[in-house]
Amino acid sequence: MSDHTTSRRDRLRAQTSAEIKAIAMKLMADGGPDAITLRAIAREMGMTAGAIYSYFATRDDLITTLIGDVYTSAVDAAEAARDAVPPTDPGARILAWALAMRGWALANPEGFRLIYGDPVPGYRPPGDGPGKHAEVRACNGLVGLVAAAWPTVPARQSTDRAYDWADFDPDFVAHVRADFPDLPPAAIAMTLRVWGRMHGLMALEIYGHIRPLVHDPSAVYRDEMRDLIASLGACTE
Amino acid sequence: MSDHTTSRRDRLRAQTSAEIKAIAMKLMADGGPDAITLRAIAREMGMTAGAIYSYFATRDDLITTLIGDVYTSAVDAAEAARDAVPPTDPGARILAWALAMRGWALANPEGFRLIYGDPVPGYRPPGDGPGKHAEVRACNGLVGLVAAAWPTVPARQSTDRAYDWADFDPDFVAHVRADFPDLPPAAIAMTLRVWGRMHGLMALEIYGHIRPLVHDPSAVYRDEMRDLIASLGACTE
DNA sequence: TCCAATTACTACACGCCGTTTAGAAAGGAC
DNA sequence: GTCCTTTCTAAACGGCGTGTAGTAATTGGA
Repeated sequence: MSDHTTSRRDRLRAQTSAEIKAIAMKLMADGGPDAITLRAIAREMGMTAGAIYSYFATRDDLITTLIGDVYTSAVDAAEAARDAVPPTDPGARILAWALAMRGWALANPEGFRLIYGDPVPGYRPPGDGPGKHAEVRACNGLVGLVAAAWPTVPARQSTDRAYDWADFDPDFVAHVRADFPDLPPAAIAMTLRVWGRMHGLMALEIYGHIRPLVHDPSAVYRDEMRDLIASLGACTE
Repeated sequence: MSDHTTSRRDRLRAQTSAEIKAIAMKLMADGGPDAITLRAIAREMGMTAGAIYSYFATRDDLITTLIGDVYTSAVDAAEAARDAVPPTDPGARILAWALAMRGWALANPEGFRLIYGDPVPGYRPPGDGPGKHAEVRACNGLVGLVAAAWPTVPARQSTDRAYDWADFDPDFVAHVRADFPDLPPAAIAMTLRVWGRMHGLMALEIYGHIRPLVHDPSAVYRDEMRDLIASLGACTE
């Protein structure tokens, strides 16, 4: 009956841990990231708050794990949308990624806040961890999108900074150059700009700054993304 | 000695109110928005927490007031930078606004979080209030920047949505049409896009997503803004 | 000038929170 | 069967926003 590699205790432990995270997600969906309290989770599970410390050393550890899960689900959605479009149309792949991200954010606004905002009172993200891993995946995805469009990107402005590999994080650079050996440093800067451009309207919308002004933010976002794609020379007809 | 219009009590009240806000700002600068607690403010003032309820009905009221002050100071900085550039160079005025905003955000990251993030646990911004007023000022400033550049903006893509005045908030539209009677609705959509574009990299940077990747985010931001200006046809040499 | 009303404040209580500690109970290893 | 580890409870600590009762001071009007 029992598995050779995982003891009964390990299975119970994994199950309880998953239940803690699931309840935390539900609390967040209902009342925002602030509603994630150890006491509320324990209440929902019929336990005491102290019991959770058997699974997560501190509340911030739990939040960090949640950020990793949530970020991963967002990047999964973006990658799936991108991969549903043939690589022969880089512009359409960029658009698919962007719209998937926005769709995910609108469907999971509290998750978006968890990733890109102040997650929870007093929380400060650790240098590494599962959230970092998902962020690297997101960055790599964007680099791939930019790399696919790079041959058509117009020569940069004379006023642009002349980027060098040393301008970027060594680990990040190593990843990128392994996947795209011919990509110049300027493409990395462009990737960051693309990221910012996708993020800006999304963040303003999720935090309620845009919706009071325009009835259909999705149209504005779509136009912005089309302009972005056009500026990369990867026109989609 | 005493003023005819303000009683001694009123003056003391205004002074205490200002002190509460000043201490709240200091606490925020030191420990982030989460450090703004009524008890900490009262401690700093040698009072009890309950006393603050004579000045602000609730903690969220205080936060709302702070958001108004902070947002106003940010917009003041942006407008001053813009006005230091002659109106004959719309592109340079846009760049000045954008760089002033980013400079302010870097100098007051907690203030930026207060305005554009989850300010404080459980806080939800009210529909109107002083924060709204500053946001309207910021929007109007951006509309003015876009309006000045509008004659040079290339015709929109055929894929763009055809915007109508009914797509936007009536009050917002009334303001805009009073100031810029000849501006078409598409310019409002463009203004929102400009806002998003200025906001994106800034938000990613303030929340720590960019800095681990690139050593000089300001160069990336500057390039992005230059590209934005170029896309508006308001090239700055 | 004195009185009544308003205001500013303290003291205390309530229920929430994260976290720690001590101890009980149960599971697995030998 | 014994020992050790893990999981949980119960209780406590300090901190939080908020409400209430009561006190002292200030104010404006008779």
